[in-house]
Formats: sequence, structure tokens, C-alpha cells
Amino acid sequence: MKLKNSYFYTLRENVKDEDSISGNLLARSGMIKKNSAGVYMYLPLGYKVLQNIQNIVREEMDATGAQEVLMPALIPEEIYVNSGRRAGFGNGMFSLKDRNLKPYVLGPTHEELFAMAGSMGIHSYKDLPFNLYQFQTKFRDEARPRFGLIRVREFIMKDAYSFDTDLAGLDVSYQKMFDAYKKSFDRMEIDYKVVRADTGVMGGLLSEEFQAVTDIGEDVLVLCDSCNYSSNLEISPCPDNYEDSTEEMLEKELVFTPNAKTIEEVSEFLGKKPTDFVKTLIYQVDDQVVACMVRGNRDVNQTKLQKAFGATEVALADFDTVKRVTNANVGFAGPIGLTIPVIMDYEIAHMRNFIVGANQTDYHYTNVNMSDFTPTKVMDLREIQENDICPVCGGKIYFKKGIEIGNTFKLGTKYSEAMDLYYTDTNNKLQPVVMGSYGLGPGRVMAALVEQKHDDNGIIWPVSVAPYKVAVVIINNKFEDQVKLANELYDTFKAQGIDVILDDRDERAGVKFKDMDLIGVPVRITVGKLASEGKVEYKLRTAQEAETLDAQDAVAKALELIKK
RNA sequence: CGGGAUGUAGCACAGCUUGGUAGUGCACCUGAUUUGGGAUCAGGGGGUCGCAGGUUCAAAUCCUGUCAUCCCGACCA
Repeated sequence: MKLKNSYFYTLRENVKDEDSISGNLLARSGMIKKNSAGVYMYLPLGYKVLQNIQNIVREEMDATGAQEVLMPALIPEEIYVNSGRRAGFGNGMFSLKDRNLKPYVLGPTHEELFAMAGSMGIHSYKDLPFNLYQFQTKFRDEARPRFGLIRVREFIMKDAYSFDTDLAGLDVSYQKMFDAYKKSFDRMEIDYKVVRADTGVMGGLLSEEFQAVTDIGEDVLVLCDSCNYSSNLEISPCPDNYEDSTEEMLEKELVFTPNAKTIEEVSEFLGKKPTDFVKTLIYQVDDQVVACMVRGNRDVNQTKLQKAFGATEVALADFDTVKRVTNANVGFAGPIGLTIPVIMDYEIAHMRNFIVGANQTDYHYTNVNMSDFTPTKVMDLREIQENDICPVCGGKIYFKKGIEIGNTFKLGTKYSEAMDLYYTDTNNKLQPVVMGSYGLGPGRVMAALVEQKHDDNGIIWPVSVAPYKVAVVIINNKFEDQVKLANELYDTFKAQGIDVILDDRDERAGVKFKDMDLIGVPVRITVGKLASEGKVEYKLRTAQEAETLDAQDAVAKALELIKK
């Protein structure tokens, strides 16, 4: 691309409505432009990056033998109603009506359509296995889009679906996809972790997430410092290996704790530690109201709660509900005398003489023991914390933040049964097809890469995804030897099939350097004063200093790096 | 969906309290001087001040409504 007659712009200042580093750098470098909340234009440079990412993924998908298709975004609502997922998505789906008032939705994910497509090609076990994938625009009406390309409402997703006769076949197909994901992310040089995750709305047997490690990530990754345990915080179990308290059990006592609602306030008032308390939190679990007990320094893991009840929605109960079930203001709930189900974390069974709310405004009970109440259910309810013991090896747990860039699911037969996707086995019996689904978000990869790889001057793209691999910069257009040599270098790279920029704008050198740094071109070749001697400067985006080389050597060096 | 804030030129903002010819920086155009890390000077173009009502002789400014965007929270395969 010769810049002089191309669409190219950069912004010198941050834009107001981008909150993240990546959102700002991508906007400032003219790669993306926000169009409405969570909806973006991909401009030429940005679209090239996106395509480079997609092409890597496409190559790895094709290498597994998967076949590319393209599904519609506009889908009759009844398809999701029939599969039972319409309610689950709720307001997360964009819905609309056609001229005959028939309801449609914009697809947020495509298991149903792929199951339908699968049925066209599946009759007997001889038709299996195979794998279909697509790059296609998804629509999700996020409550709060944010962080540039990371949480958006319209985005391209690569989704793949495997079809097998049985679980053993699924394992093979799954592993192939899993490996293809690893290869793809490795080629993009992104820093990522694989974690076990909740299967959520997707359902199924197993879910693993590929998480790009960055501080603005919205997921918490649970990692172990001595083994390779890794899990999403949502599902990370806490082993029941607490030590039993050996305190002598005392008689429970009602104490006046005026205006002390939070654990901090009550512990200060009573001169106790948060670990001496048991929190009782009132949750709305679908239509039920339940009480959840965890130790004072712990938090309830809502995903665990949700799974225990097989619920679709879990949220802290509102003020009025709390008042109704506890007969007290928020902050004084406790297990004694409650008529709703009481779910208790099993750590509490090991405690003695703890403090709970008394279900009476401004009162708590001290010296409470297990003999004072009967929980409905005792289970692993709390959220794992840093420095906890690793559930696998006993090492120490630490957290990192991550952005989910890929997700692989072993779906099993959930969708095939819902969508009537059966095959005839060797005994002439109908069997449900066993499916897997595999998502990957190229836009998130793009944003995550910028979050991970940037400096004060701008983006630092890995060669594999950089929109242009080399920038040939003419210092001063008035000198014909510079213009001539730069054009020769440009043509040489072009002839090699390399994406190259010729910065032939009538700008000062400083402007060109700043721009090439901002957009993150990996190699810069500067054609300046020494052009008459056939010498140029060669500088990597990551390097501090440039080196002076013969033009041919600079080209050779660049080619070696790019074609590696 | 709850709480908070903001909408003025392509971008970032001032002006609003106390109504009276719409401004600054960057970007853009012309010219000159410059020319190796976001040049300087001079001149210039571009905005019905988010939108709709209302008050007023007069509204960017005051009032009402509405839409949009952002932040915090809830939610999120």
C-alpha cells in the first residue's frame, strides 16, 4: 500500500468513548471506529488484522479436515423456542418481526442450525464423523458493552461443530479441535491459558476456555503455583479438608448490635474477626428463595448455587424479599428460625461458636454451633480464594484475569435429541448424534493482543497478524534517490507477496515514524540520506535503535523474519 | 435493569452560573520558512450547539420531554 493515495488516518489523542487501552489504540490507529454501543466498523487496517487472524484459524481448521460453511444470521425465532433455548437467552437475543409479523431473531450462536444442516448429511453411521465450521456474524444484546472489541453486540465468530457416533468419537474430534486452537493461538503469539469452565447456557458434558491473560479480563482464572491446575473461578471446587475446631462449645447468646449490618461493622462492634462469623445471604433462585451460608471471609459462588438447584437464574434477593423471609432488615439474616431452605458451605460444619444474624433487626447470635440449626443441604458453596489449597495437588492457588477468546464444548446429545438428529447404527437402530461445539472470537483475539503487546508509542503486532509486515519510509520526497530506492524496495517486497507499506506522504519524518509505530508495523526500513550509497536503516518495532545496512541486506533480513 | 454523568466542527474540549453575532487546540486547505521522532508563521474552510417542544423581543445558555453515549453496579455462551 502506498500511503499517499490510500485511505489512512491516525488520531493523535485518545478518544473519549473508549475505556480500554486496546479500544483506544485500535481507534487511534484508524483500525476500528465505534458506530454505536458495542458495534464497530472495521476499517482497512483493522480488517486486515482481523482477516490475518481468521486466515490462521481457517488454515488450522482446514488442516483437521473440517469444512467451511456459512449460516444465516436472520433466523426464525421458533427454532430457538423448539430447542428450548429461547427463554435462556432472554433479552440477550435481538429479536424482530418480518412484514407478516413473523418473529425472527439474530443468531447469538448456531448449534440449532448446524444440527439442522447436519441432518441433511447424516443418515447412517457411515456418514460420521465430520466437522463443519463458519466465520459468521453473531448478535448478542449485551447489557453493557465495553472495552472496545472485547464486549460487543455484533461480532464475527468462528464456530465449529463436530458430529460423531459416540462419546469415544467425540473425544477424538474434540482433541483435534483443541489442538487446532492451540496451534492457532500459538501462531498468533498470544499469551493464553486453558481453563475448565461452566457449560452454562450451552449445556453438555465438558467446557474448556482459552483465556488471553490481561488485567482488563472479565474472567478470573484460578491457577496453581505447583501443578498445572487451571479453572474458571465460576466452577473451581473447594475441597472439604478444613480442620475441625477444638474450641469448647458454648451456649448461644442473643446480642444487641445496633446499626451493624456488614461483617466489618459487626466484627468491630463485637471485637471479633470476620473468620468468627458466618454470613447468611438470601438468594432468589428461579422462583425459590433460599438462604446461603458461608464463612465471614468467604463469598458465595453463584454458579455452584445455580447448579445445585438446576436453576437458570440466580441473584441476591431484593430488599423486600429479605425482609419478608427474615423479619429483619438486610444484614441480620441467620439460619436459626428460617423457614426457607438453608444451603450451607461445608466449611461451617467444622466451626464452633460462630456468630450469625438473629433474623431480628439489630441483633446477632454469638456462640452458635451446628446443634442450634439444621441446614437443608451442606455442599461446596463458596468461591475459591487466592492462597487457598489447590484442589488437585495441595499447592497454592493464585488468580489471573483473562479474556475468553475461545471455548470448546463437549455437547453430547443435548442438541441432537432436541433437534431430532439421529443416525442408524450397525444394528439398524436409531441413535442420537454426539456433538461438540467450538467457538473462537477473532475480534477478541485482536483486542487481547493489543492489550498484551503495546508500548507508549502504540501497538506491537506479532508478524503473523500485523496488517503490514514492513513499512518503507521515505524521509524526504524532494530527494529523488530516496524516492527511487524506496520504490524499488517496495516493489521487491510486493513481488515476494509481502504486505508492505510505502510511506510516500509529504510529511515530516517524525510524523511517519510515529504513525508506523502507532499502527504496529513490525519492520521499518527508512530510506534517507544514505540512499545515494544504497544504504538504508533497518529497525524492528520492538528495537530501540536502527541499524544501517545495504538495501539488499535489509530486504533479506526482513524476508527472513517474515517468512519464518 | 438500578445509580451517576455527558451530548457544542473529523478528534479533544471551553462557553451555560448571570440569555444578546459560536470559540480554543489537534486535524484539513493556501502560501512562506522548514525538513531524521507528532515543525513555525500568516491567511482560510468547516458547526442550524443530540432531537422535539416551551418560556422570551432574543436560547448553546432557562424549563419540560425524548434519544444517544460513557462510567459504577446487576447481568453475561
